[in-house]
Amino acid sequence: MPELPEVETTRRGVGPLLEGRQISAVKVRNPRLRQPVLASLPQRLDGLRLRAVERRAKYLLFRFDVGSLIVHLGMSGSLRIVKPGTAFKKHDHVEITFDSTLCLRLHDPRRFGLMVWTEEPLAEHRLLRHLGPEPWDEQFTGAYLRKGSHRRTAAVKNFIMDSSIVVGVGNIYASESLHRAGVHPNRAAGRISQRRYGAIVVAVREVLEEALEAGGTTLRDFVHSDGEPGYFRFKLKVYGRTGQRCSCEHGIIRQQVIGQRSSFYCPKCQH
DNA sequence: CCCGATTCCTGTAGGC
DNA sequence: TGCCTACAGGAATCGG
Repeated sequence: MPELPEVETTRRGVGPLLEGRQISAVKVRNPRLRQPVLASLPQRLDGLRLRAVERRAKYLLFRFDVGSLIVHLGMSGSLRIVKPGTAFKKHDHVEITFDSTLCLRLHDPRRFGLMVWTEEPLAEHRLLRHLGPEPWDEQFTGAYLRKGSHRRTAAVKNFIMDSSIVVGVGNIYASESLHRAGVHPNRAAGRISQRRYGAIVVAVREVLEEALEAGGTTLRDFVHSDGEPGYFRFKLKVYGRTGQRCSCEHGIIRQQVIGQRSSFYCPKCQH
């Protein structure tokens, strides 16, 4: 389940290998993703030179001189780089070959991902224009969250997972961040002090940074590794640990559905 | 505007 | 062993 650290790890893995290279072939094996892959994508991309691989929220942005390819990995997507002629695996949906020597493959069993071509300025694209700040943006502060949560009655966990508020906080890291900040996930967003929102900001950044660091450990093997992605080395403190003792030593971790998603918290150290 | 519910999809796990 | 069901979740969309 790619969350922001996984997407950023992917960007750092594929970017240096592909930037500056020219597309020599594109094959769409299955266009049925969250949005259909443009039928004319092969013609559209042919001969283009990749200038940069960037990231905005959980979107990867492959930038060319004339436009950009927006890629989202959904919840089961991954990108891999293989040599031409490597056997396709089930659910390898799109292959983009660079310089006839490296193939970028989009693999996505559940097909919640997407691959969209645009020539619009990216900031104005409908997929990107409503997104809130990145977690490391200086705009993302306790004061900002306090202001944005004014009169909001929804659970704080849903609030921080709202991508128009802040991007990159998925279900797993939302539980982890709130645990670290000592805030109960079901507390109404509008009933949390600025000071406590400040703690949430710090916690979100720390959790994402640590997960990113863990992902980075397998970066050098990115191309050939078939093992577990590095971010699984990130130690989850509450997610998936129902019934286990919290690291605070006082509480037993509980699971509760909030906003149709499983949420995990310690009743002793989160309020 | 706000918020909850629903939808897309398939691999995996658990019950029988 | 095999069948069935529940569950996982990002984000768009819809309805109240």
